[in-house]
Amino acid sequence: MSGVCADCAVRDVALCAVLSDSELARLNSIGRRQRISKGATVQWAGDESIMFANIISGVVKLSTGTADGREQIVGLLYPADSLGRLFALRVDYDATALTDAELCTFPRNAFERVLGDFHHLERQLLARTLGELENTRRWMLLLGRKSAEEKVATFLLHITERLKPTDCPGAAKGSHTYELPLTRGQIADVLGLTIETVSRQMTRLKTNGVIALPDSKRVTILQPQLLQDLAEAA
Amino acid sequence: MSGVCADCAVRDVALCAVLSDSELARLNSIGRRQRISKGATVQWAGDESIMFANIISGVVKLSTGTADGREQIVGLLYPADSLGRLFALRVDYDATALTDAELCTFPRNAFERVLGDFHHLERQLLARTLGELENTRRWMLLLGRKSAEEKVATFLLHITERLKPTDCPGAAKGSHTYELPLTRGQIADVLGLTIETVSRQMTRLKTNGVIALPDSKRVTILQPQLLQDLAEAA
DNA sequence: CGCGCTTTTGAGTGGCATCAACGTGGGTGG
DNA sequence: CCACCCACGTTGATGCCACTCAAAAGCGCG
Repeated sequence: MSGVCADCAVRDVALCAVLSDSELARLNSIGRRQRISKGATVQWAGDESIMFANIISGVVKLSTGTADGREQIVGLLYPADSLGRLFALRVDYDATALTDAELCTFPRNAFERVLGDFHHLERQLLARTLGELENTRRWMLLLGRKSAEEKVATFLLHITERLKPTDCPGAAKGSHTYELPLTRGQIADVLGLTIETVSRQMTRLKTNGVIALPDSKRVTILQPQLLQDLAEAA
Repeated sequence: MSGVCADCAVRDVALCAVLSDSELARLNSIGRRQRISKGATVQWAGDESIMFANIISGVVKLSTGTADGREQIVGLLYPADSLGRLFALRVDYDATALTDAELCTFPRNAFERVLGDFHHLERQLLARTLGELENTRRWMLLLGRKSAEEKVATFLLHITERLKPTDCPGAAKGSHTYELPLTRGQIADVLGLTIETVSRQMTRLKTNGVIALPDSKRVTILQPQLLQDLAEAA
């Protein structure tokens, strides 16, 4: 097996985990690495769906909005997650890099052909898609029924969970400080709130000693249990 | 091919549409029809995931809630839609019949085995799941960013669309009257609103001549275009 | 140092929730 | 057959949470 997959950071956690080395070689032959810089848009809603990709590093947002400019982030993609709309002619949502990112991209048609040949890969994708659907539905409870405080607490727990394994070099173990890949405005777009409300809730959590904010991008979870309680009760 | 599938109302629109008659016979052999009466819960969140089903008739809600009793409906399932959590040990959401309903149920394990044998069925399921994910994400924009008026207008358009093909005997063509399978409270749980707000918005739409309400369960769309506008702009 | 962008903080408003009362229709039992 | 009940829906009064508007403070950068 040649170069590209050999040193892949997500070889064992992404979709590809179910592939043998020889199978991986086949996939490798149609894929290529792509670097995306922070803020760059990978695809626009309505674009022709020609690409499928796995995220190697970085965080990507999926977003949509109303005609008058309100925006809603409908998904956050982390390393080992997949990006792209299979089996459809057009892409449904904007995809934008929140950090510098690295993608492993494939032409959609070619990837779908590989799926047909590697049944276990297709099954893995189905299982992950079902999981993603479940996560998305859980987020609906947050959007529809939770208060601003609960939303922010839930978000902090979520991002803590997702950033722990791969993206957080400083956090050896027991440390709880993270660098947020989202601005306050983007957090607001995830939670269905405004910038100001997010900011107020964050400072409130700081004031109450639940978290600390070394600077505006970094968060330290001081009382995980309390944060957990705030995320679920009024 | 024996009885059960022969007279199935959704034979050509559900998952099974991609199966030949002989393949269908195989699926038939592990499935059985089940009647569910209105209000009955098919599965509880946390239950062991042992069942997969296609909906033949009726409407089923998928819901979740907070510890203190707030509820959010995270999905509405119509005829030809599928129900159940494959590839997982436990079910994620409550599933409750909103109307009398008819299901075509399979043991989960057996169904997963059939999926393995009928590759095109698995692909069809994957494609449908991706579509469902897309629809769910679109609903997030509604929950996070739309006003009460936009929410109600969007819901009325949605239900109109979904009820048109199969479930609406009275609506020959050009008629725009539908029977809502949801109470005001359930609509509120879909939209992340309260009963009172839903009621007020409905009477407001009636007052403005956009819809008519022959009785509290029936809705007539008088001005579809206007409703469309209300659904998307402030 | 000054410029732009993000974040914070403050004051005021408004949309939706909450609380409460009343109306309505369908089912049940006397 | 009617009185009753109960779940559902409507309508009104009030309050609060989050939005809006506004301004100042922090931060990176040329």
